Amino acid sequence: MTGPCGTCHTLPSVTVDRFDPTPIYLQIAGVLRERIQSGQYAPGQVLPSEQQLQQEFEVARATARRAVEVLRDEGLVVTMPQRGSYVTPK
Amino acid sequence: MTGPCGTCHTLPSVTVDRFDPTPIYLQIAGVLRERIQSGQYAPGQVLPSEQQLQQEFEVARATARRAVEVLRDEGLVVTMPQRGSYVTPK
DNA sequence: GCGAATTTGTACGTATGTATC
DNA sequence: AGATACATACGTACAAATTCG
Repeated sequence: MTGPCGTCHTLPSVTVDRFDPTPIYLQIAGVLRERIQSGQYAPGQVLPSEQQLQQEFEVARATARRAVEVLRDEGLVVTMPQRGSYVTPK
Repeated sequence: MTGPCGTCHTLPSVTVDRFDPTPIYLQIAGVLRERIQSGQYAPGQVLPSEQQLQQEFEVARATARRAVEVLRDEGLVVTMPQRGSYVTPK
């Protein structure tokens, strides 16, 4: 697993602040929401898998999963079992 | 912890069928939903705590919690942190 | 007012099942 | 057949707020 630069391997993610009282799953949901709204994750595109999110943000899978659940409840993504979560088309 | 009859102590719950492919949390949600609709749990009344549900149905707390989440999503109960989940008043 | 118990919220880890690729 | 990916379910631990003696 490489970092955002595609090269670094051991640096922890800077997108999650464990000293921030905001729940980690909400922090992650916020990051993903921004990526969707910025078009980095385009409509119809598949999101990173739970395992990939787990590795990128260095959290438990349940936490990554919880973040995606937030977006699902917001209608931003649609999850298809055994397929992945897709950005809801506009 | 006593069973439904208020006396028995060791008999396992018969309300959850672990051979039923239906997810356990949905089975429990179904039981609780019936109790609400039948008036056994009256509007405004507090539901059994997650720990009590855990013991009654002999499941993990996360599973009991998941069942209550279903009812919350349905609007049947309202959960107040550190207080409990209450049957939504009509 | 204080401390203990209770209760929900969050987060971690592990295991298994099932469908998809 | 194997790897991938989500769903379910178990367990543990700690935090924060409320309740109660």
